[in-house]
Amino acid sequence: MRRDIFQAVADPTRRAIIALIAVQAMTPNAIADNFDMTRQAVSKHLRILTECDLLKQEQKGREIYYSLEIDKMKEIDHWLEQFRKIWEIRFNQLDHLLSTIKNNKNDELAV
Amino acid sequence: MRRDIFQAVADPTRRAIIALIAVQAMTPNAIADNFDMTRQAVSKHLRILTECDLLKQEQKGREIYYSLEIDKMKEIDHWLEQFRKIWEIRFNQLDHLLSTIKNNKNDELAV
DNA sequence: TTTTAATGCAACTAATTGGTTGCAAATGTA
DNA sequence: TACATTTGCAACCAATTAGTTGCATTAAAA
Repeated sequence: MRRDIFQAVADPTRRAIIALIAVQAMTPNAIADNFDMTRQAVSKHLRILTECDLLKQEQKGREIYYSLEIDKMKEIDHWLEQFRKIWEIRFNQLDHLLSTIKNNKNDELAV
Repeated sequence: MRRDIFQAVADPTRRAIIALIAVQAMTPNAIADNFDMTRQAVSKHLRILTECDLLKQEQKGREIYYSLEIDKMKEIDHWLEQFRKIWEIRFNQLDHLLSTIKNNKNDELAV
């Protein structure tokens, strides 16, 4: 089964879980309280997130606290890096275009 | 059917298409040449990417050029923003911890 | 010790996904 | 006009996904 961070983050419930956990570690029951589905369904999402190292577990008696492995999120950020470069190039091109228009307002725009 | 940018980006073939298109606009046939699957399968991916506004089309005779809507990629970047704040907090905490250790090397660490 | 609570795991199911083949439409070319 | 090329769309299919119910295990509490 495919199990990478992009597939993990594709599901809206899992994104909500990530956002929830980011604030503080929580138990499966506490997490499930926030969703309109069974505890087992939420637990499956937790398993998927754990399997791709986005979540880590900490056993406390019979409770398990799940918390976010924030560093793993940086993988998405890293993937975006290549596009960030393109943003900048396009922005600079636009910037250059705008200043060209400004500097030549009297002749170029009059054409 | 669910069709958001996260689901679009979850598929590795679609991520490859995005990276390919980011450099220059291409036709479906040219894109399909880069993959070990039928043209129609690639076209389906193009449709999904187009439906969530990641790609735009430009008809040139009987050819269609697909190019990347780079701005749409910023939606992922925007979602990451909330976690970037957490990175910084954690980094600053670590930074503070390290300087505490450094400044109190002689007493605190001796305990 | 018995009972209750928290959790994970397995089996099942309906919907979705990602691929296929086949075909029709539209444009360019001989 | 006749033919080849580029493309999109529909029907089909196998695998995966996201949910369900039921049950076993373990730890805390009565």
